[in-house]
Amino acid sequence: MAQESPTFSPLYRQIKTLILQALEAGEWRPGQAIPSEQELAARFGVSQGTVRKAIDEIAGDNLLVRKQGKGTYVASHNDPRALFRFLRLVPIDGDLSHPKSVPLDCWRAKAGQEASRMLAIELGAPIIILRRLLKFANKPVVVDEIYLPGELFQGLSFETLQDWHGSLYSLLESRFGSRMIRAQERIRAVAADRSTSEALKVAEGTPLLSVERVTYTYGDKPVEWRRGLYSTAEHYYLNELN
Amino acid sequence: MAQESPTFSPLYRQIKTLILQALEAGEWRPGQAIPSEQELAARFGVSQGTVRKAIDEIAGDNLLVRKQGKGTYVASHNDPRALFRFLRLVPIDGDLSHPKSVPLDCWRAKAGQEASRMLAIELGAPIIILRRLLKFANKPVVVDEIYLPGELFQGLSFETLQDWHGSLYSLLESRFGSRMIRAQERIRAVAADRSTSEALKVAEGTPLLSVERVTYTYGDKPVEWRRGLYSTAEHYYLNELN
DNA sequence: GAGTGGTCTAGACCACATT
DNA sequence: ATGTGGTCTAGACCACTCA
Repeated sequence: MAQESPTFSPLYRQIKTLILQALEAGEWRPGQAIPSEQELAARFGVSQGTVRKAIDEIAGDNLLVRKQGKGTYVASHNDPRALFRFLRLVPIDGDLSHPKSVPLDCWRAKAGQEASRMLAIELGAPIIILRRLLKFANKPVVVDEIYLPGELFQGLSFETLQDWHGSLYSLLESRFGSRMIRAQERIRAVAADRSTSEALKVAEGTPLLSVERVTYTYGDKPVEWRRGLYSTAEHYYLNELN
Repeated sequence: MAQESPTFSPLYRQIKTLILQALEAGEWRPGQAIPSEQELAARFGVSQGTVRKAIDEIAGDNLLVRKQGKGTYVASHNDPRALFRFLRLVPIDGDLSHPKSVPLDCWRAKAGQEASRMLAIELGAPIIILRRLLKFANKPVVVDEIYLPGELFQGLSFETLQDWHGSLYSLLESRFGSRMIRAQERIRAVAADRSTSEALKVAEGTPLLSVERVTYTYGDKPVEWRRGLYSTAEHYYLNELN
């Protein structure tokens, strides 16, 4: 059963890979339940405990959500608990109100040096650029400039964005089948330029957080690159270190 | 065995608590191996699998480190793999050299409003304040101002800091028995003041990251509060989002 | 070879949600 | 009552480390 020493991979990891492949292939849709552990055990010809351990790891990566007594579900950005899952910005006074996204612009362009590198696409490939404002308690706090590979999101338009009630990622998941799994942020401090200062209603030159994010789908494929400028007058970026 | 509905706690969690208590009581020192799973199972009167699950969770919190074939060890900040475990700053060019800590100042004071709140100690209680520089490739990148409760770190002096070769946390662990377990950082953007700009060799007013960290030991007890000012000219703060 | 953590199994039973 | 995930056990065997 098990392989010889150099490339040993336990059974439950092989099962994990099989389940991930099924997820990636879209065999089960976001928000839906996957088969029970017993069924999967039968399908893969292993014991329930082995399937369990595979699912445990996948759930640990937030790709599946276990619900005792009900089943195991494919994680979705439509889930209210996953809303703004990647946003780490918090009001200084513990006001827990959800932010509101206000689209500003949306246009098409060709990928330049930076965009092509970040999104791992050809130089000059079509991309979509969109700008938006994030408001907390109706006050502007973040300006985002978001770059998406044009190929994946053909029908995306300014109107689509305005009509959508929910997060951007839930839109990209529901309408375009792209599921954002993990992201990496690079944070620096910069001075507000003219247009940013106007959008955020701060003085020109005010120090802002520059948060560059690359977001990945299955197979560590980058599908979004964005830069956000955060006003930290009344908010901070909260990070837990373990 | 198991309790009735409202306060149900599985056996392995109770075992987890017992192991955590032993850790907190210092029954096993950092860097040393804890008893084998079999021994612990015998000691607590449960099966090895139950102990295993308890240890799994504790290891997931980075309090224990498993080493196949050898044993399970108490995590230590002396471990080279844990060095600068909480530091998220990375050079823009992938230079992986370790930073070097240069102590600047160290004095005693009484806790003010902010320090007493952050460290959960009495207003006016003795604290130790220390300032230091973090250098990457011999260039100053971070100025830290660090607040410690005086009661816990009696003998700490500027000389101690200078003589110590290792991280601050390994010093606090080895000499004072305080083990830093987790931390929380609040990040904002600020303008460099006069003295900071001189220390970091940047222009006055340059945008910097202000990183405020509270660090906790066992029982979520805060034992360190610090503010770091990060120059992000050639470095960025890297954060993985899952 | 002995000891440790790591994997895998099979079965019993518990907690939870739904019918 | 049924089905789901969650816990617990006991035993067998594998992979790794070290003497």
